[in-house]
Amino acid sequence: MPGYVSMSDLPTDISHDQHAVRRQKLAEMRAAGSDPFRANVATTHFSGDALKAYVDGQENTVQVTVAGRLVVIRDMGKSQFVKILDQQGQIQLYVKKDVVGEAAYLAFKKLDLGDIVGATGTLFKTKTGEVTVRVDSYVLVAKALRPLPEKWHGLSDPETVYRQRYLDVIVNPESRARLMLRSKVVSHVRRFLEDRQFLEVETPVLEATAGGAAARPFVTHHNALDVDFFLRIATELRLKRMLVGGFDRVFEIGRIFRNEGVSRRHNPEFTMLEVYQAYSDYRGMMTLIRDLMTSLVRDVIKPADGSLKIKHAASGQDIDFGGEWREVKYKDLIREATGDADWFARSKAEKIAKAEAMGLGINPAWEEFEITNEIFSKRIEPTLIQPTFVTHLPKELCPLAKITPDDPTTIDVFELTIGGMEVAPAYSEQNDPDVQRQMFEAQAGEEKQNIDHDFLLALEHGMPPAGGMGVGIDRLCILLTGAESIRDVILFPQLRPGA
RNA sequence: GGGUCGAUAGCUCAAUGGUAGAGCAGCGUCCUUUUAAGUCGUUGGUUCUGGGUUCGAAUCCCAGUCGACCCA
Repeated sequence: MPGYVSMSDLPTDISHDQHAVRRQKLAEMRAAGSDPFRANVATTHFSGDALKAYVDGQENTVQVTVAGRLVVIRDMGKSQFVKILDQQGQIQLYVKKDVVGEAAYLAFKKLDLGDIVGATGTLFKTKTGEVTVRVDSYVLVAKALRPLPEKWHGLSDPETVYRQRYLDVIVNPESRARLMLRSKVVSHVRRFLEDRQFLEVETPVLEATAGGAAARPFVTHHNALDVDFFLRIATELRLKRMLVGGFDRVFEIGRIFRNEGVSRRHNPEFTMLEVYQAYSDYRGMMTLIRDLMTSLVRDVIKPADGSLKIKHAASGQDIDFGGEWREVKYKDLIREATGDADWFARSKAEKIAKAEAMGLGINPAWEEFEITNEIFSKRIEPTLIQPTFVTHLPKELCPLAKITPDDPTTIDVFELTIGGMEVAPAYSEQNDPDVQRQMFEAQAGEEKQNIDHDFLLALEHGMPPAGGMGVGIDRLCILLTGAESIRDVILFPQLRPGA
């Protein structure tokens, strides 16, 4: 019969195919009336809490029910030591034929690495001193049909690490710790700000005008309204509207989208904290960010030596958050880097010649401040390892800040640079609607339609003087965890679809 | 967008243009306090995809896919 394949023609030895072996075990369990996917377990402890519940010297008195994924199996014949992994980490289980009974023991022997089980038993300490659950009963609550990556080397293929992050965090403890730390960082930031009477608000991701930063936005389309919307590139202009509305201290930890390159430092979507505080200014923001950073290091990172220092792998230095935070003017850094006290008086041609002599590629179409800023971002910023407030930036770099009272060419801002990376820019926020309009118009050039007139209308209603700050949460996490790439602190970094 | 490098068993990695291997995992055996447990045996490959060169290609060439790094 054409196309007919008899059962005897099918390969009968599936022992090499782990997926097939596991599927067969599942089929047998279902046939026997015990479907793991219809079972559950009522846990009493996470692994770490169970370990703490052990009372020294009191063997098998404290009962716990724990659950997690089988990550280690040591089969010793009539007993097994296994380890399960849950949110808090690993805990060892000791399964003994005498204790659980013959049938349950035989079934336990059929479990595979990766299976998710619950177990009830009592705590004891093994002869090597590890607190362990002596299992009285257990239940399989999910069958892993696919094998885990190897236990010793873990998972190292970067593509699999990013695409199947769940495997990475199961087998690579450093990844797990790093990504969990991110959650703790965000949680700490929230508590820190709430303690200071800041209100967390949520503003739109879809906007008719993408403002508040210079970046290319993603475009999408609203069908019912039949209009294009942009995904926000900043939360700034929305949050300032709330200052107008009398929400005097607001913040948002929001996803920002910028339709630009993907690199070690850039993901198309990233998380930014923006904070606004009425009746403050950029100097107030200095105190705020410094307190925030030092408390993060002290309470979340908790350096082992009790200091406020973090290793910076790229430079080999320790970044000391407990020391003096340097404050330096942008123009002074430029004068120092170029060795030219009169840099800002030089012609454009002279600036280009010098920048090229410094090994920089200069686009002749650039404005003079862009040439200068290329020197800053390529030759100065990477050298600023210790926490440094760069102040008095040229006004062209940001149209949303107040002009410095005694220098019309600079603005009342700082850019906090740590580990050679820009971590947090902050301004004394521009609240003069007329100056704001002029700055917008100067920046927009011919593209007047990009001006957010609704924001200017809000300013005309009166915005209190305020300090504002943006903090790149991803970069903050890179810094705090010593990660090499933004992809290491984002659960699911953007990759090309496929494979 | 340009350059460099990479893709081999489930995972981590080997393999002068000449029969694709190892460790772990898997499968079978022994073992009731292990710590990468140990022990004896054993299965497993579209060498990323598609072309080309060659008597012969994991290996050389071309194109593509995906990824990493550097540059713009």
